Amino acid sequence: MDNLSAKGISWYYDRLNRHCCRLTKPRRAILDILEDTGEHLSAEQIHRQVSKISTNAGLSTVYRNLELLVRIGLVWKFDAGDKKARYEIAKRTDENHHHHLICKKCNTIIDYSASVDNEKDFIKMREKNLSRKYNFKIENHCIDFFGLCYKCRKS
Amino acid sequence: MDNLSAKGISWYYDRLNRHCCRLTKPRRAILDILEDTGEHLSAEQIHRQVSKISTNAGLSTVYRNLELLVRIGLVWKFDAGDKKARYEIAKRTDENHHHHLICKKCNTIIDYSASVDNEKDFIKMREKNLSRKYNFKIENHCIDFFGLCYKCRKS
DNA sequence: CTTGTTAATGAGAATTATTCTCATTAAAAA
DNA sequence: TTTTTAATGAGAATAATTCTCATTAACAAG
Ligand SMILES: [Mn+2]
Ligand SMILES: [Mn+2]
Ligand SMILES: [Zn+2]
Ligand SMILES: [Zn+2]
Repeated sequence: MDNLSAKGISWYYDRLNRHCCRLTKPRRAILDILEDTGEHLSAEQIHRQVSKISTNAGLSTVYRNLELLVRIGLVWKFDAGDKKARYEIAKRTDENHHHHLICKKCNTIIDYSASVDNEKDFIKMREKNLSRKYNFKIENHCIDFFGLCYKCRKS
Repeated sequence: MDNLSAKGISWYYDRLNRHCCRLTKPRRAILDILEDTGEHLSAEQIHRQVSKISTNAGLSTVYRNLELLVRIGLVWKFDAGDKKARYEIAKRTDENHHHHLICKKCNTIIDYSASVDNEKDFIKMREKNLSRKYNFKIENHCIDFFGLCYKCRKS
């Protein structure tokens, strides 16, 4: 098993390659971390993790790469209400496409699948209609529900 | 026409009062500005405007009040991708409830009504189901579509 | 209308997430 | 292996937001 076939790295590699970007050590570390954890990490959390598995990468490098990875579609960036950006791996298929329930109190983020209740279909239809009505090219969307998770409801 | 009945100030006043907050000059100026403009303003834009109509209010006061007004539900805060928060007036009725199309290039924000395509009903149903499934108390949501406005599609 | 209480203000310092700079390093094409 | 140049990392710079604290003004009570 060569280096590149592990962990779907070749997939990353192809995508990076297509954008004329090199598969560098910190870049790969970031992708590995986001792939492994299912979490929604901040840049700083990612930086801390990277420093463990790779020789220490600069925080600026982490930011620079996250920006790149978001741009080429390997990573998804979003905002959970507190003021630091969160990042999570973007999966190949849109099987994994999902939205979020975000607890205002403890900042827990729950992924929920958009395949239930025909949410996916509804959104697609909505995008088509909005697109036409406003002559607006929709590229992606952000659907979050804010409130209190079950733990925080009590306290 | 007394001072308080103008511009629905009494509505603000009641809400503030219920939360034991005073209707101060800068507080009122912020509400007036957000009411008048239909726009989605940043704290700094609001601060600039306030300084025109009221005697100059401190930027910190603007931030402090925006936070309060969001908390008690008179103002709606959201994030348009660039990294400064945007604020808009929250209307009484949920007639005015709406979502956004946000241009990634020029940051134009288009309000669209959620009453078309039964979006409102769909969301309500979705909230109910998610709420039950995850034992999560949903308080509000944020639905944004990102892409390119018609002006930016060309260039 | 005064007065007293205390929430609110405003100037600026402090904090914090993110971006920028630039000399150095290392992917990967040749 | 050599060469080219994208990428790195340390730290400085920036920018949005929050904090501090002495001063002011909203408004309830008299
Ligand atoms: Mn997620
Ligand atoms: Mn709006
Ligand atoms: Zn919670
Ligand atoms: Zn645009």
